[in-house]
Amino acid sequence: MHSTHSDSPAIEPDVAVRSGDTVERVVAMLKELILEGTLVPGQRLISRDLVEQLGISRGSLREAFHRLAGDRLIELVPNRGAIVRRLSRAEIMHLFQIREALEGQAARLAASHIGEGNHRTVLEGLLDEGHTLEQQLDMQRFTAYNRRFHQAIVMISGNQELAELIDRYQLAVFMTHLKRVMGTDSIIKTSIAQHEAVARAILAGDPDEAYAAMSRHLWHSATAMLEQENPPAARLRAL
Amino acid sequence: MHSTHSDSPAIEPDVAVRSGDTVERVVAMLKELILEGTLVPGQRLISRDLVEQLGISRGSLREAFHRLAGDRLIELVPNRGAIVRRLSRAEIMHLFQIREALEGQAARLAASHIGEGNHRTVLEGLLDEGHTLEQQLDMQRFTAYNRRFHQAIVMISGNQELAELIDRYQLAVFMTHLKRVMGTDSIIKTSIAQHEAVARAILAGDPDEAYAAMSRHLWHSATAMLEQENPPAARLRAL
DNA sequence: TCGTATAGTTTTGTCCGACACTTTTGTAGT
DNA sequence: ACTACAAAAGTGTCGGACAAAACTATACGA
Repeated sequence: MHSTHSDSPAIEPDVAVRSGDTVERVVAMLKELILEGTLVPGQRLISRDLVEQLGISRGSLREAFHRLAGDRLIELVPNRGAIVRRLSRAEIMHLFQIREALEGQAARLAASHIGEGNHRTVLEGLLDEGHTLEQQLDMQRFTAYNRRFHQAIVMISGNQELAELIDRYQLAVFMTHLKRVMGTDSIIKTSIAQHEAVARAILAGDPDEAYAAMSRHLWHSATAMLEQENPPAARLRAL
Repeated sequence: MHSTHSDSPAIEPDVAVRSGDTVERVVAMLKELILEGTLVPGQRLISRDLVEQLGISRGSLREAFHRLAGDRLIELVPNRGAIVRRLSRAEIMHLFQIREALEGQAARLAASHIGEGNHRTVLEGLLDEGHTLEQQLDMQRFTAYNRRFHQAIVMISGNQELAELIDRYQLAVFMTHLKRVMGTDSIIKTSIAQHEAVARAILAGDPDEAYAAMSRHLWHSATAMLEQENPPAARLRAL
């Protein structure tokens, strides 16, 4: 979007030094650039360039770097600056195991809290919506729905911190795989069926089954994602 | 406390501006001050003072702040700077639910990997050590052993990222409760018995039981910690 | 020809000072 | 007491300055 390459002074000329959200804006911008793929894994982030392109001071940029490093989107290597994190196959598996634990817990907790507020209604609404989408097979819509489904479960779990954590740790995965994720319609059908299983268990107030169903679902999409990766390939002695 | 206004240059006069680990050192120092209780939850961190006492520049301090904010040890409030995070009772429960999910997953994975390397030997060694400590009832030793036990399990799980994450999220809890944790000897006995249950399940290669045992263990210590908190008390309309 | 020592150029890590703008504190006036 | 206003404190950002580390390119010796 706002990508831009060079020339003009900055993306945000505006008046100057306004209020106090510079660093936050920079963090958001860099996050987007990374998730978008403009900044690729392994790439070095040269402060002089970024300072120029984003129209901010070096200090603010460095602060943003530390925040991103906390989210594990970049690595801060002493005397070599910031590098967009590169994930090995093993690390991606590890992140999925973490996601399994966290979202599984969310599902488990959701099953215990399904009786509160309008939770039941919300979840049932999503179930219906899923059925509708099953007919359409529209990848665009499905992706949006998928996100909402997972968010709803964490919300129902009532654990705000858990929600935050899941968000932060999913980022790193999206980073390397937002590209050519899944393709076929069968994926959509399978996912929706699995969502249904998760939702049913939660609605039935069965924590263990909710966890198990969520676990199966995540495991399925994880393997689907990793399968269509480029083969073993190079990097034999890359330490 | 740490006042010491004016006079001497700083805690770390040293030569000057050496290599590139200033921020990291500051992060470590602040972490310790917070965990130690020198900096208490809710306290505002005035940059001028810290800069003076730690003998660093404001820029470095701000970078450290962002790192600590990422670990959720402090909060960065716009135009009001950094504040040591204060945890509500509910938030502590949430953090324990997260810990349950993460360490439970670690136990589960450990059960699957117990056959590799010298894992079996390591875990059996810790079991024996536990039996020995059961006789002594030395809180000091127990605490150290407890830490090692939990670390061993995460290590055996083979998931490095998980280990890191558990570490980061335990901090916030220790922060508010390193103080007057548990007291009686019975706690030690109970804990060691529960450790044994976890270890047995892992050694038997039973993931589900390993998770369950770990979950019971964490839940037990969580309630033990929260019980001896000050009663309901004030803060009626504190939003 | 190729590996390597050498000098030069980039880039990072830190510090310092400046200034606008917000929040906090303190002082009066009613 | 309660509010209004002015002074003080503290944060957010910027820009410049430098030493040290890392990277590049060039020249030398086997």
